[in-house]
Amino acid sequence: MARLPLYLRALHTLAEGGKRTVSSESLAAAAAVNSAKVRKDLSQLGSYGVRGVGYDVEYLVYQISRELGLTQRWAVVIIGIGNLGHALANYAGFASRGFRVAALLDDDPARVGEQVAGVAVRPVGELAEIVRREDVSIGVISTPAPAAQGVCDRLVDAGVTSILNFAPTLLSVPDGVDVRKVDLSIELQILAFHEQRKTTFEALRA
Amino acid sequence: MARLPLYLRALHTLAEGGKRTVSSESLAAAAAVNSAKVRKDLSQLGSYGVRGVGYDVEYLVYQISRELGLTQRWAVVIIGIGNLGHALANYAGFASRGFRVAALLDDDPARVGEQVAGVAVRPVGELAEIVRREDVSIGVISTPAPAAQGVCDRLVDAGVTSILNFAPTLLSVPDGVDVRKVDLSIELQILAFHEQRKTTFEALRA
DNA sequence: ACGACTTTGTGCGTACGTTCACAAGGACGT
DNA sequence: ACGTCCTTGTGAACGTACGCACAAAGTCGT
Repeated sequence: MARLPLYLRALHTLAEGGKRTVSSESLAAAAAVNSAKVRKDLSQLGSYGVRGVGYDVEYLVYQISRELGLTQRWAVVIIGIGNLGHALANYAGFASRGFRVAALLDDDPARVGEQVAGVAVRPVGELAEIVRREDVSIGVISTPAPAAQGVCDRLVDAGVTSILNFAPTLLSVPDGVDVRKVDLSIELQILAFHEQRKTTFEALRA
Repeated sequence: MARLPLYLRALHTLAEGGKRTVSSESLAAAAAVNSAKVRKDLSQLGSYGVRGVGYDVEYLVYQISRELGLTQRWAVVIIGIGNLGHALANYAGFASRGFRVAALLDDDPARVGEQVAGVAVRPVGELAEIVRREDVSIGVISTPAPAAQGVCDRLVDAGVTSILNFAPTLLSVPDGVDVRKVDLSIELQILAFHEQRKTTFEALRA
């Protein structure tokens, strides 16, 4: 389920606040979802809550992490070390959730050798070797759009089977390879759409 | 609909390729969705295709832009000019879709005054004035998580009614304010989940 | 030891989005 | 002018996700 990471984040916050147990109701509030949904999700992954008490926070964190596969440290390569690549390489949320940046790659010779977040930028040509050596299974594409498909193909050839794409392009990949896309411009357009609805609605009321 | 920006991007690509008309089938292929879905979406916004021919690309671009409210240039403020803020400020996709970066704001005095993408970084204290002067309705939060809620409150106070949040926190806002969130870590966790399913499935086959 | 209270787990009705499949409609060749 | 072919627009079936509401279950105070 796509909501498990949300619960996980909320649980970490609760744990830091010293909470030992949590009810579906308060977890739902912390994750901004319905409490019945929380209970259904959690029951589906077999974790047992205690009726009248709630769920043990620490145990739940473990169960969800296990379900999401976060008990192992996934190796990640980031390709395209522009501003976004820098931001991703420095993003603390990766390390804290069990992801390890195995390499930063860029085609621009001016960027190769630069140290970013304690990792040296390498040329894209070394991709295949790095993937093999470090057992990388996740690739992040933060290149400009025209370069994305080529980089994607090289990732697939190297054996990477999960790709997170920030370039505003549709990637075509063979079966068995997962692609998730994040398009910043699309998010803004959706906001603009709602914003327009709001203003036209106000205009109608006037 | 959340798919309209996808169509729009595909249509722009087609237009650059010189296509004058497009069938629901080929547009569906370009956006990686079902063709019936495309036709339903387009018919719902009243645009008329021509049976036997397809849709006029240019006219469709105009209709979708209109529906999404992209015929006006929305003013956007970006708060938190770290690596991610830099990336956002430089992101070409914003300007090309009718968004205008009205201001870059940061609380760090060391960053104030810096020029990023041709815009000077200003202190957050000037937020309210800028929002009023530039008629800003969309705010982008790219601060660290602990600062996000505070920044969000200031945006709401200033009259911003649409917020794009990159900080890994749940924002609470009053009714009438839209929040969309992008959490990089959650995307990776979802990939890890699928990746784990793939490897355990292979293990079962062996 | 018992009863009241809290919270889980889930059955069920509802609503929504998706997809198939086909009839209506228009273009294009002959 | 007519028939064939292509593509749209949509009715209907399907599957799924959501949320209410309640029974089962376990805790805590007395």
